[in-house]
Amino acid sequence: MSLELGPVNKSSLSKQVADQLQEAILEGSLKADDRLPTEEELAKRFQVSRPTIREALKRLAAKNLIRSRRGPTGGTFVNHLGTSELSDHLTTASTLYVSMNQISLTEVSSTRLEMESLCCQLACKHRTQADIELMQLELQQQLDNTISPEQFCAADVRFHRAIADASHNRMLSFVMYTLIEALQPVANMIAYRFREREIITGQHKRLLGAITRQDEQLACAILDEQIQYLDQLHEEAQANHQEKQP
Amino acid sequence: MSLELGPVNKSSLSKQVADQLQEAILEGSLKADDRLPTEEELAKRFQVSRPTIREALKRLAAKNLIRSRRGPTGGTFVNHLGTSELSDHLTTASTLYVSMNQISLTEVSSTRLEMESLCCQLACKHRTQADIELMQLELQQQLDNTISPEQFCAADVRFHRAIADASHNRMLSFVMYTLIEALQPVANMIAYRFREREIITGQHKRLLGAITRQDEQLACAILDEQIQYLDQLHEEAQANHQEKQP
DNA sequence: AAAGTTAATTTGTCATACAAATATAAAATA
DNA sequence: TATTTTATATTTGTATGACAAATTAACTTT
Repeated sequence: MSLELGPVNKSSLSKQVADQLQEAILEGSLKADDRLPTEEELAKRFQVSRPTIREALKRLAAKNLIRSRRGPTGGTFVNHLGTSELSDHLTTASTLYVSMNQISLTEVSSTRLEMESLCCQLACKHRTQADIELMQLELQQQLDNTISPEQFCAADVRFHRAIADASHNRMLSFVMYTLIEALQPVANMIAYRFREREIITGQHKRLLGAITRQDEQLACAILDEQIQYLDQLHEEAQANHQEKQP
Repeated sequence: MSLELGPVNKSSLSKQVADQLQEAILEGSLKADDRLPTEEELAKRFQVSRPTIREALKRLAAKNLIRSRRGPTGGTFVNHLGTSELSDHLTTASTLYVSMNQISLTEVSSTRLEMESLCCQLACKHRTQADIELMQLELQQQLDNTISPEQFCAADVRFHRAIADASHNRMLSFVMYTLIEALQPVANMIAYRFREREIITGQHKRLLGAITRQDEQLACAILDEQIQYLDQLHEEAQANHQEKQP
């Protein structure tokens, strides 16, 4: 008698279940907002125990692919992933990467300059009235001197995201979101000082003006100015830091 | 008597545990290859049950932050994240994003053209002998007509990754890895046809030559040519597909 | 008819037990 | 003695069963 023996499943059951479910989502048989069977049902179908199912679901939850709610109308649902929904996921990765690999500021900064310039160019071409209004909204918040450093920082992130989105190239937006997150530590530094805030918001003001008037060259020039300014600030901060710890 | 009551923890226990552990990794108190306490120990420390700890660990495992092994010297260890490890993690995100949002090829393709051009320019400036040898190695594999489509595809990915790495800008490499993965479906298409293989490898040959001779303009031109060619192939394929499903 | 109450459903958590893998130490054998 | 085998302890992986918490739907009472 010959048994039909497939290749031995070396990975854990919970991983296999997670992979199958993810495949179903990716392939399209599970669409956004679809409700998965209950955990008990899944356990029966996959022929594993409920804790195993739960571990699998937690894997997907960590990737923001699903959400769960308790109760009769509750259950587990497939998330629709937009750019911002994915950013949580990206934040971890990019922040970790930058911090663990000790990437020099030069590397991050030059990459950002090139890519954000590209965004600006496209934004000048394709920006809509809605894009401009969103950027104005974020700028307005940055002009308010009473907000906390954290709030300033968040508004700064949203402003740069808005520029990326104004390019109307979702792939570019996606990649830019990663970069913006990676630069958060630098952005944090500025938010605490009043004078730096003024300079940055001033640059943002001019940048928004240039994009509104569709002046690509000016927009890129202002961006270049801002990034050079940030580099300079960062170098000074590092110099100070080294003085204190010789 | 005044109790020190923090804000009510609304999120689930497993999520809280996962967040705390992730924070420890990100902040640096848990370094790469460090061994975490055993699950039982963690359960005692966090005052939760072992299944809850396990769900938390699975969340981190899904993010590739940790790995586990059984046995006496086993346990759970912190992963060291390099470019490729993290890009695995991002691949899921970008692939899903592309497929779920039905991003047009134009968007992906134009982003890639701009970014890989940037890579090429930097690669021309900074490429070392080792970079060139690595690219040659991958090219050699592509020239072998006996390899399977999957192998061809993988070699193609590695070739483009090598270009990104030759820029010697790790941030740029990191972002490019994501993009290259997102374009895998298109690359797959080509690998199955012999004639297309020849054209692509021909382009790669010339591209490598240009980078070796540090001819930035030529390198960018060849890249542009390749991406236009891929766009064209993709459009044809889509046209065929629509004929069959009117 | 409106409000409160109860019941049912589903995820979240816990406790416990056993299986599987794996390294170490002990024991048997050549 | 050297080597192989066997036992053993440790740690993750999986299973079972139970109860808690949240939330909706149906029901009852005023």
